[in-house]
Amino acid sequence: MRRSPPTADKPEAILQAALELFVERGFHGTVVPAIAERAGVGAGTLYRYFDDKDAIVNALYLCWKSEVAAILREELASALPLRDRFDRFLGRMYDFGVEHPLAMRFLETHHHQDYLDARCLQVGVDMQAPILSFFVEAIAAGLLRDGPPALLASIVWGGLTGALRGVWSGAVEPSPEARDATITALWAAIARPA
Amino acid sequence: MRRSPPTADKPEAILQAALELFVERGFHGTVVPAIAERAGVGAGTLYRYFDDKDAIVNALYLCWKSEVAAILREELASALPLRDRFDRFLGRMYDFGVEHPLAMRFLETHHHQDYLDARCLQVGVDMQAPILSFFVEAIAAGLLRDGPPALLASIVWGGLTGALRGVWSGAVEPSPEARDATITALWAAIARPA
Amino acid sequence: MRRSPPTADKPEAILQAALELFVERGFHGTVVPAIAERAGVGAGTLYRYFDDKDAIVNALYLCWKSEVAAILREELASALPLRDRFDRFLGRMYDFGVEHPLAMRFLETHHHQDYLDARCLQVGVDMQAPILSFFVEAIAAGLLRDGPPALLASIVWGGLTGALRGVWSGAVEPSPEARDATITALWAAIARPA
Amino acid sequence: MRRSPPTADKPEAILQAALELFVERGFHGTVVPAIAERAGVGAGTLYRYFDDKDAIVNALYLCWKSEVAAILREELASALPLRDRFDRFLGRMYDFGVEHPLAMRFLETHHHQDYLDARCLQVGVDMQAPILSFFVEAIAAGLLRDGPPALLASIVWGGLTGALRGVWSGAVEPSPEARDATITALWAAIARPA
DNA sequence: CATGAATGAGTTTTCATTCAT
DNA sequence: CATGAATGAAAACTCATTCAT
Repeated sequence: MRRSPPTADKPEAILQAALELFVERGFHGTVVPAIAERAGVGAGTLYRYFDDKDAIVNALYLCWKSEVAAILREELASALPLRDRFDRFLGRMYDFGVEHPLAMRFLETHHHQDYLDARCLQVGVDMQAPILSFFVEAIAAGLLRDGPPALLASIVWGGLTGALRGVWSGAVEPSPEARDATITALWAAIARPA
Repeated sequence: MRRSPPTADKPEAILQAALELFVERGFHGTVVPAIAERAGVGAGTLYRYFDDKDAIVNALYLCWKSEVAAILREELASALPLRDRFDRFLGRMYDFGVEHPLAMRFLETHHHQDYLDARCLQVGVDMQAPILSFFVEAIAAGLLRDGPPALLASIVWGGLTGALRGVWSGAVEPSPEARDATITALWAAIARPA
Repeated sequence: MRRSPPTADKPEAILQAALELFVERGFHGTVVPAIAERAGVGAGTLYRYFDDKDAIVNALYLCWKSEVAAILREELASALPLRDRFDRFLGRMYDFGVEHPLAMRFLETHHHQDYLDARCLQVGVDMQAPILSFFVEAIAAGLLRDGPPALLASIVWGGLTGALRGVWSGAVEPSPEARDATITALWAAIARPA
Repeated sequence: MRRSPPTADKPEAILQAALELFVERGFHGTVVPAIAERAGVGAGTLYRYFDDKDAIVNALYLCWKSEVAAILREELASALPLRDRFDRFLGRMYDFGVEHPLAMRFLETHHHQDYLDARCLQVGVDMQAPILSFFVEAIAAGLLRDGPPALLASIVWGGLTGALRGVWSGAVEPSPEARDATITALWAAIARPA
């Protein structure tokens, strides 16, 4: 029987392995021993750190969704001018997506699933408010086109994840130019024409 | 043993039930008897029309992806002026997404999965070329902002699906105004500023 | 829906198809629709003539086992001299095996199976007595080697089916010479040396 | 969940249980959980050692057929005089049949079945050559009756399995006398009369 | 504390049998 | 009468989870 070394922080290794596999094959398509193997631990070891398979996906979701929520809170609800908040928020989300492609793809594909517990779902719900607020405020300020704030928000968020999917698939090079182009394009999408 | 009446076209009922469940719970999260039950047929009946569970998901994917590919071919590669092609294409995709929310969500979430056969994957690959062509042509015509065509394409497609997600979630009302606003916004996102 | 013609005597066609398939793939390895298809009838039609799958195998067993029992009765328990009875019995069994290879292979491989009913089993049991009687009588007459009659009977029966297996497999040509050679060999096997 | 003790060598226990059941009820008549139960293991455990049900029957066939092939090679193709080779070969096969009745009955009833893979079938085919060679050689030496070698071989092999069936059924006592009588009878069956 | 062989509940798939046509 | 599509009980097989080592 092996002693611990190969992977020092086992729960971390398990979460990372699970993240990769959940993105590759989905939650139900991932078998627990595969997570263990990729994490370099025994199958039984998973159950020392997590109650069950659901606990792993919930831990992942909570962890990364909170990360995104933090960016949202810090940038979209800051005290800066609206346009700056938009740019900074999109920029940070873009960076996050480039740096943590697995995490972001995981979050994108694991919404509203029945294995997510109430707490996870709440984090997702809580994120809606600041986004809407931003758009309502920007519309009130006359900065944006006419249209329901939820639609503008959806287009921006969709456009951002679209751009990132381009990067993840290798079709788009994640250069600073691409970053700027993405932000510019998405602002143009919603900004009231001069 | 009951006889046929309850559902006239069984393969159709099976595909529809599977579509709903695959969107709700994913492929691996959907158990075969659940498909049968929702289709109003016996579990064994599925296997009279489809070789196995994989065959169902492949049939669905092929059917709906071809539908989208047709729209693409008809609108994005037509002989109209570029801007009209863009508007018509986005309009029809928007309508398709509003009319067939399950189909589109299914296509969005079932890319690149290992249960899709080569034929399905090929249809997906074949769709890339006309999209890219359109953007390359439009850039050459000086209509669009600078930036890699793949990025612009990704932003537009992402923005469209984002808008539709807003509709599907109930956050956005699918009015003609929302349709126009989406198209306008996405053109603005990529158009070279005057 | 077809009218009857293709196969006039349906129960007969069903039994023949079942015989072939049971020999090829065994009872449990044969699926009922395959019997129906080979018999050229609908699957439901089987159940007009036979209660269930078991009834088919029992009908076959009873029919052919009785045939063999008749040969036994007629030849082995006749009034002829012992040696003639042996020759005639083996000769007729050999002929039967050459003429009805499927039937005989079926009987060989479907002994003692739990799907055979008591009546079938009884026919098999009833066949033992005359065989044993013959050998007991022949031993008493000093015609045979020393040895338990059951052993001599087993060797003869085994040798006969062995010879027939040679014929069935194509390794042995079923000529009159082969027939005589088989009988001669099997008599030599058990006959007291001069 | 119980732990290991009850059965030490699980694959061995599984093969033994499968052997018994395949002889009793045939391959298709044996359900997997029955094998597991008789082996004293869980149903899932079977699949840790064998890919599927087919793999079990193939493993059994290969194992025991090789055993018989070895006897054949060692005795029938040895350097001893022909008559001694015959006696020794039949003797060893008789002993094998008495010691391993299940194995031999299994081999007898599982020829040419479609669940046997090419490797198994090959072992069976490879056994024919040395048998035929022996008979061809013995005929050339003038030791045997006239007749096709394949017929003589079939009669001997059939007679042997017949004798063993007598033993297995309990009708014949497996004494040394029975062994000698079997060998003597089968030699007499094929030997050219003085 | 870590393991992975063992398990049985749960999944996919098959098939004997029925019954509306 | 004959049919074969439909069925659900039962088969083969998988996998989340446990626990002796």
